[in-house]
Amino acid sequence: MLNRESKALYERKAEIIKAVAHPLRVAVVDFLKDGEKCVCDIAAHVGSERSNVSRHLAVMLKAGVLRSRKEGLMVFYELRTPCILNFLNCATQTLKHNVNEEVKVMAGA
Amino acid sequence: MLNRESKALYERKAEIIKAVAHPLRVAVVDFLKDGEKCVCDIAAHVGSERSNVSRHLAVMLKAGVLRSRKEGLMVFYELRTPCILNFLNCATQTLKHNVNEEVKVMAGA
DNA sequence: TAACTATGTGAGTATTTAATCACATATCGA
DNA sequence: TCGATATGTGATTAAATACTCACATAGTTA
Repeated sequence: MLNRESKALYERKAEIIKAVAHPLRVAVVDFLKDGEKCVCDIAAHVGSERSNVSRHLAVMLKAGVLRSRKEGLMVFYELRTPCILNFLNCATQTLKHNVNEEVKVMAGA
Repeated sequence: MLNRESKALYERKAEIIKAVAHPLRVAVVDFLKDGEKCVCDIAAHVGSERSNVSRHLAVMLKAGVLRSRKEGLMVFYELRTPCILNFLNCATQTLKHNVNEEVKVMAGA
């Protein structure tokens, strides 16, 4: 049975994972894989309102997934922990796994 | 600007990440790192109602993060894509990063 | 200083998610 | 068959999350 400390730790880990668990935020993480980008470019890339993008960036910033840097009027965001990119790779792998399974099931139909 | 297909793909990847983005589910994934466990053991380990645990397991099962196997009265769950464990490692790394940052900030206080 | 631009935030609403209780289902053994 | 056990599910309620609009803030440039 988990003790109080373990539970607290799992909560904090879940916070970080949750910070990436949204389509728009996944797209942002992927977009940032090659380096920092300003909010304007991010918003243009993901095709959503800037206020909405700001909020999503704030979620990831708060969790420590991103870091930001201000330069003039613009704010640049970049991945703070590049291992976050593994989330996407593993998700891809799981998706392929799912599709293969589906193919197997359908082969018998 | 992202096209329809990219967006659909990001949505599906987010689904998988979301399936792990909960403290109880993170705890389950961690508990399963050494192999399959029955629902009874999982529920006892995480210390939550079985109906609740069942639902959380169903979320991960549906996403393809877990697979299940029935044996008599019991159902055993195991990780279907072990790379999911990297989520926890990366979360840990990010947490440490966050704490270090905090220490640095406090050092100047 | 005044207008302009990039970003962030408050408030409201809609949607999703989680937890709980009671109950359903399935399997086992007496 | 009957009772016991493990698991899953419907319905309800509570809470968290996301999106939009309008507006605030900060920095830039004329």
